[in-house]
Amino acid sequence: MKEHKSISIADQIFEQLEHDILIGKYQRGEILTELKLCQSLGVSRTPIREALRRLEQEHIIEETSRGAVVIGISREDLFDMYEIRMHVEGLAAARTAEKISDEGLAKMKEVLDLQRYYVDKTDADNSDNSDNIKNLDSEFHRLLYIFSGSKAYYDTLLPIHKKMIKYRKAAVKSHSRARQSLSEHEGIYRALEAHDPELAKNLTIEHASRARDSILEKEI
Amino acid sequence: MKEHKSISIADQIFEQLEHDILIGKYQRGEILTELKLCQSLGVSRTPIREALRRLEQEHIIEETSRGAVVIGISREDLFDMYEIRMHVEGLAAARTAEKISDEGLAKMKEVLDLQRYYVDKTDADNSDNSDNIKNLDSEFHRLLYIFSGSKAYYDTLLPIHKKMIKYRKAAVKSHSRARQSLSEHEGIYRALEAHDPELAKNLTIEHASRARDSILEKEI
DNA sequence: AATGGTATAATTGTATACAAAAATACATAA
DNA sequence: TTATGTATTTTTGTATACAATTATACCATT
Repeated sequence: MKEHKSISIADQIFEQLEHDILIGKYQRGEILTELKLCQSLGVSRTPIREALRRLEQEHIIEETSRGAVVIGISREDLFDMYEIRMHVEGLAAARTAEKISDEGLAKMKEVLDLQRYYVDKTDADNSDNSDNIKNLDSEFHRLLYIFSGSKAYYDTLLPIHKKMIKYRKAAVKSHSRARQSLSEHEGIYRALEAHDPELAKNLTIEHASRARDSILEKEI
Repeated sequence: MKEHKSISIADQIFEQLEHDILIGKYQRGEILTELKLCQSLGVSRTPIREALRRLEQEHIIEETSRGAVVIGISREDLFDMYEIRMHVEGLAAARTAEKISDEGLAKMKEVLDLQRYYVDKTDADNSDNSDNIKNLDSEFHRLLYIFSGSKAYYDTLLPIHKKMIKYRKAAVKSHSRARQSLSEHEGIYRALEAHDPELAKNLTIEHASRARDSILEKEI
């Protein structure tokens, strides 16, 4: 049975605003005032403010005397984040290959199987499963970071990965990239399963590099 | 004349709590309740809560039903953070060497001159300037990140550097390390001044590596 | 002694009231 | 027309009241 910790309004608002900013629903320069958010979201200022403080801490908004200005993630940010990922994620994957437990492997496999399911489904009936695929992609990477057993790697890589969502979403719309991304994930998984740090590292770096190329050639 | 944006109570509380947690005044596992913080700091819950939400976002506290549990930074975290820094900070330094302006160089020089002043002072009269030296060290690195012109590098490196404060403080207590650290900074500065990315990168990596060794051999 | 239940206390979550600061609009004078 | 001063509005900052949840203490029962 799964523990069900009730999620506070403040947390929900945070998640929603973070998501909406990172996918570009609120555009760079747009001003969010507490009052407007209260009205549009139907809650009091307290949870709104707490969410805004967290978003500010993540540097995706910035407080001014006229309200919170949306910063968001630029193409240049994206480029730099990939550069960082290409150097750090490989190290994390190597750690994970050393440390991951059978339970951890099982969880990752489950995610991969689902991802495989949706990719094959798109191949078969040409349906759009890109949102599911993107979420499973996120989950795969989150687990990769978690099972490194290192808070520092997790805290460094997860925010970067999260901030790329808009661009990853666009990349996965191209089904050929979605298919290739999955097969790269499967390769990384096999390296983790074999507890081969060097291989996991190299495949992960390659994966990041290809993801970058596929995203940067898009216009977005 | 310096612009003086009045700092809110919430911000002050955040800075203070963050500092106190990171230097270990509040120890791992300790529970901070809003009411106690209100009483000891003499303010209402609102600014306390906003500070706590930000600390939670940084993963240095964790909310539970009994209050906010202090997480802090362990020796293992420190090790991993150095590993990450050694791979990322060099890239940032190379960027900075490419991009830094004369004004930027002047600011960094000013910090270095002050650091030199305090180090020489300690040499001369054996006074304890370690706190000043540590702060100037922080400022040097902050400027290095800023002048990379990259939000991604700044957002990745600054939190890591900040979280090391307790350990860096201890390292700088050893005056021989303080002196060496300064001379390494001066070397990096010259590479920036010469706009030599490769050299800046290599010296920065070396600097991080030596800082790590000097910290890891301490007991703390 | 261990278990379970109930009342109490402690703690956070949310809404709201009020204060302060800043931005805006507007009228007036040069 | 431009500048300036003032009133108004907008917006955030802080404190507090109240609700809901969770933890604790204590007693009763076995």
